[in-house]
Amino acid sequence: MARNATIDHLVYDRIHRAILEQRLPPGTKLGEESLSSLFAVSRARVRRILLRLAHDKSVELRPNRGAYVAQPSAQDAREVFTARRIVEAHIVEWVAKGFPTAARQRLERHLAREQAAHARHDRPAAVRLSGEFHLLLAHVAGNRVLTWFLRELVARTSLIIAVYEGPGSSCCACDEHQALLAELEAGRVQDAVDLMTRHLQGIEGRLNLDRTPRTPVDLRDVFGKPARNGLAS
Amino acid sequence: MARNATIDHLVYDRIHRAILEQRLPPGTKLGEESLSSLFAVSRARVRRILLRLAHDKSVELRPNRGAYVAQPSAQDAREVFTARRIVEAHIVEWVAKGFPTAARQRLERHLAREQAAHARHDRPAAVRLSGEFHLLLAHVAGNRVLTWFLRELVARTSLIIAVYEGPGSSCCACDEHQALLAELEAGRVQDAVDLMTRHLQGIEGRLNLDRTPRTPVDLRDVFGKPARNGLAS
DNA sequence: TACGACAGTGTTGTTTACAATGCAATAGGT
DNA sequence: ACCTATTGCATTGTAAACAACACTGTCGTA
Repeated sequence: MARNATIDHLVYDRIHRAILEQRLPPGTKLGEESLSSLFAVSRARVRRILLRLAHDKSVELRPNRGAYVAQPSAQDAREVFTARRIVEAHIVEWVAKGFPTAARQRLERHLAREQAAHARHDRPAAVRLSGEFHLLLAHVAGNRVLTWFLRELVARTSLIIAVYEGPGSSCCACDEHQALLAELEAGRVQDAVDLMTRHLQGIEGRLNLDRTPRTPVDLRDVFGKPARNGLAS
Repeated sequence: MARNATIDHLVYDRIHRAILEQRLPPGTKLGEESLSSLFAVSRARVRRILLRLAHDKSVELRPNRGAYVAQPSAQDAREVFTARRIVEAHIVEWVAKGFPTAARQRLERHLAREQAAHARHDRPAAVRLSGEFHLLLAHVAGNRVLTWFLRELVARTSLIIAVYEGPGSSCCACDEHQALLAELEAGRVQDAVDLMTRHLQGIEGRLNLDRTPRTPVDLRDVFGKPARNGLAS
């Protein structure tokens, strides 16, 4: 069977999720050997997965240097948010018209989980679920092409926030999701679209797109440390 | 040197271009050994390139079966065109406002090449340049994220047209590009946007999104002979 | 002390050989 | 004659060894 692709997907998903949850700071080195032993898979497999992560711009691949968690530039940030505003405005519009009960329930359930994560101060889960709310919205809208694109944009947004987040953080987003859902359920199309646009503008506006804080965090700090071989000690 | 990535790019670009020019019909098998000897590169390299092509959905990777040029479904087609309308409407809007001379000249030069290809009945070049016109527009608009996304959409559009093209073909697109450029130069923002929207709707409308024709083709017919010394041509 | 060359070490990149899987042709049975 | 099971071949997938490269620390010299 295609158990190979499944393994790939498992490891890929693990790293991807770590990025979504901002547990992997931008700039973190993703050594092949480290990941290989960490996930107990071959180095070739790690290589392939890193290639995939590099393609959707979650990691940067420097030749002969290794793979690093991507550090989006300020321009990247602006462009990603612009793209999101365009795509998600239409998504909200589609969902607002024709809003089946099943979709409504899925969104409500998701929102509940999101709020629960907030309530228990589970920052990683909260951040991830916040992004997945937007993805679920896209999924409900029914356009897989745009959903796939948005999936990349959401991941990059996580990295962008990790790099440029201001003091006010992004904890307030949860209420805005609830407000958006309310507008959708009320069937106010234009209001919902505007709210989404402002929501994204708000997140972008809260960033500090000026400084370039380097965060050279080592992989050992996140997953564990492989210790050095015998030296003078 | 980073000659490795360069070689990758060369071969990738060759295949990508063949898809853009519709010289690789959807469903064509891309055997690893075939490509390996055809381009005189290692099988591992071919594998990596196929992975990349698979990621942007130009080829489909069936486990233990090999790589095939993607055959977009009718739904894929509709979604791709929807996405293009959304993205390109905004791109045109941006270009319409603030339209520097350099950008105007680039587009005019490109249009000339496009018309020249049409005049000499060079179908492959005409089809490719037609797609690249849209990409150049996106490039001029200045959003790299959306440009990259559109790049994928354009490639998929080529495949879609190859599968579902009606009897009327897409030869008329060239005039519409000229008309669009005229609107842009006149600074009529809304007219330009509407024209782009209709342009894309026109292309989509000319498709037959019902049938599913199979057209397997041999690789040697597309790229040439099995080549000893590589990419020289 | 400061600078530059050099070797050591670890990591990445590539090639090779090998195993597993799918496909096709063939043989045998009903 | 048709259908099914088996065997052989071709292709894909995986693992391991090998080569190339970059980084680190040390030594030598001005």
